[in-house]
Amino acid sequence: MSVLDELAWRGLLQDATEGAAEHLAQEPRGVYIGFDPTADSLHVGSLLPIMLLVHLQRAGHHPIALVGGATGLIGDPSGKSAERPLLTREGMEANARGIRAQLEHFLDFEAAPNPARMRNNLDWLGRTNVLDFLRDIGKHFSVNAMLRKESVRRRVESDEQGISFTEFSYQLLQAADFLHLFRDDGCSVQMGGSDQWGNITAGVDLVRRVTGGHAFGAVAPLITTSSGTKFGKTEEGTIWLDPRRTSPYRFYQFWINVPDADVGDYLRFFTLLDRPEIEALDAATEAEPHRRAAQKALAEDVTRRVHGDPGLARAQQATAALFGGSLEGLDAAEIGDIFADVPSSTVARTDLEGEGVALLDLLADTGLCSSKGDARRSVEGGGIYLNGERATDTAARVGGSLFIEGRYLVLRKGKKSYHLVEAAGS
RNA sequence: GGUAGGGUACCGAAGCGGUCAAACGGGGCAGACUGUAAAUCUGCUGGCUCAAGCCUUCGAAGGUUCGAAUCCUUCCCCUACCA
Repeated sequence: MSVLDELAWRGLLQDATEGAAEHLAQEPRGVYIGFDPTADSLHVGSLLPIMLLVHLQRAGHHPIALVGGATGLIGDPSGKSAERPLLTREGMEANARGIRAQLEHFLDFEAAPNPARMRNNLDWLGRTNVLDFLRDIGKHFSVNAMLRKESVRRRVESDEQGISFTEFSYQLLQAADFLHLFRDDGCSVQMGGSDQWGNITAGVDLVRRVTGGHAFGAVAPLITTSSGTKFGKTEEGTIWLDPRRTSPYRFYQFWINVPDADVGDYLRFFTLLDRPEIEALDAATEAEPHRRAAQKALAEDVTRRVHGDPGLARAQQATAALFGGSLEGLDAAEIGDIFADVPSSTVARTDLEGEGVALLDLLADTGLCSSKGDARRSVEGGGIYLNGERATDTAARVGGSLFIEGRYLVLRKGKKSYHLVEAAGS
């Protein structure tokens, strides 16, 4: 089975240029995908292109992760909301290092015949001057053709949203990248999300015009959620791969909470489980949905790859304690351990003496509720739990005696929001 | 630069001198039902004390008025058409 067939059954292949399958089937090829270094961490949305590279490397091809240092310095103009703050060169380089570290969880940069490589387009685009660029690259583009590109045409014809020159010329930069990698890195295939299709084919065309060589492109569909929300965002924000931004526990929970309707797709997208395994999990979801076997397999697989076995173990431990049953029987040390990844805050022990602090203040201070009014409403609505017991009294006060072994208090709002309060000070 | 229409809470969108903390929809949160899913139903959704009170909000700053999101002035910003 060729690698494109593999991608196809997983639903990772939306479109490919003519001959791409044969090209990849013949011999190992260099294949690249671009990543934006706009933050020092990738997020789960980047997982899809990463998985494309993973599959390609497994199939013996040479994966190249291209960091868009140059394009990142300019700022991706698409999307009309707010100009992106310009990155400094140092910031961009730091981001690139962070991204590299994360890619190492997925790609093997040491593999003997076909190590993964990383490139930064600032290395060549940053040295190009305008006149050379216009002569060497711009000359090969027909504005007529550029205007016909779907993404451009929609904007040109739109009354609400025009298109700036910068954005219009973006496809030239990306095409120039492809040309450079084609010549200097022996890279003949570019992949990406389907929104990149126009840019990729622009690169394919450029390579042919300049070198007479033949390059190829293939794109994955955009990830959708059954509820129509943006994949990878939760109320708490983006799900990042960096444990300092998104704890392994939260990361694990993100996957556990995937709706039944999506879990089959995600298993195909984000894990390397083979077809029979996934189909078995599909069947399990169908037959006994309450077991959540597919969600667990998904969460386990992805969390392990991103955070390693220790991270997965911590996440599962915390999950078992929180959702598996009560906190009874756990001692303070275990609780502290389990909740290492859960949001927490400290309260001075002296404040807990006597009457203690008002529950509503505590809820507002910890951020579990956005204000005292919100806290009050939550308690009145029965959505607040202290150490697993529903709080019913809005006037309740929290004293030291409620703390497990005098150290920890577990606050919970609703079913899934936990907050650990630690008593501090002597 | 001209003309017209706009800027209202997280978003969309009513309101157009008092009864407006501001209709309605979406989103969000909680409850019920469940399976840490979806759908559905119910409640809540500016802040502070919460009861009946107070404070801050309707682009910004001033003004008129007993009283303004609503009227006036100036300014800023959007959108369309024209130049």
